[in-house]
Amino acid sequence: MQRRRSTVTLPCTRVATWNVNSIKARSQVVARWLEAEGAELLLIQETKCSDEAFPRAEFEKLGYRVETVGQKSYNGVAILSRVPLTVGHRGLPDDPEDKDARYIEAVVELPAEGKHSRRRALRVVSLYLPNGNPAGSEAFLYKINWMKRLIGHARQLLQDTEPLVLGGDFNVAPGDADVYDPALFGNDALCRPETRARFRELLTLGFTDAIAARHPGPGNYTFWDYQDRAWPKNHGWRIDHLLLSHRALPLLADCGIDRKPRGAPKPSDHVPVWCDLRL
DNA sequence: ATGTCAGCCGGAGGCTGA
Repeated sequence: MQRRRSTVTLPCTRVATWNVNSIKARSQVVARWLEAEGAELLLIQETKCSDEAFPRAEFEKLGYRVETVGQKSYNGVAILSRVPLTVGHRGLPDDPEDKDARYIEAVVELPAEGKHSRRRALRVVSLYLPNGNPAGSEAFLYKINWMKRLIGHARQLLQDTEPLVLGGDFNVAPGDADVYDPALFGNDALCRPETRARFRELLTLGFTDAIAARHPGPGNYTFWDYQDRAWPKNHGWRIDHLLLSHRALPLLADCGIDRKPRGAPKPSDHVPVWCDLRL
């Protein structure tokens, strides 16, 4: 569906990102959310299943194309799209030895509107950045190295002419306002200075954190642990992000975080983050 | 830290990752 703002004639395309914590356990929840909200593009993380096992038919019958980079049990990313898409890299391109399913990118081509319409292409990335806990471990080194690799590849992608959206579970709380108790989690891999410095380095290449730019302030959480009654206590984290390239930022009409699914039956521990692009 | 959840193997429930 194409949305039109009441005061502007340009149509909007909705792009959302959601860590679903197992697509097999969550397919009904995700399908109902798509029916209700009608995003053109959904960037999914933690599918936790192989490509063969992805419940693609449930989404194809809603009109979505389904592209996946999966593995058994862990990780796994996907892109659902109501418009045709061409998949680019599956996995960050610099290290074929890295078997973690954490990265997929694609270019979508929206149908032209009217005979003089400009080309309406958009590049999107669905990424699941390593958690990296505990700080100082091998897992933490892997996380920091993965961020360096992402920065290197993002620099290349910015050479292209298409507007670009990097979406996903970054496992990065960019600032103290993005954690319910920053003092308690100062040494957490999601908050460590090395982690935040790499995230800022990524932004410095030419990206804008959509939620931070449009809705600044504390409490814009996207994740609440299943444990310790985190949701009713609002003990949340803002770690799921939509980063807009300098060519995508001027297209931004609005963005937000949909907390409703966290309070609904069979929730993921993360909620969708969305943006509307005038595209 | 933990009032949890999901996948694994294997055929219950303990282990892992988050």
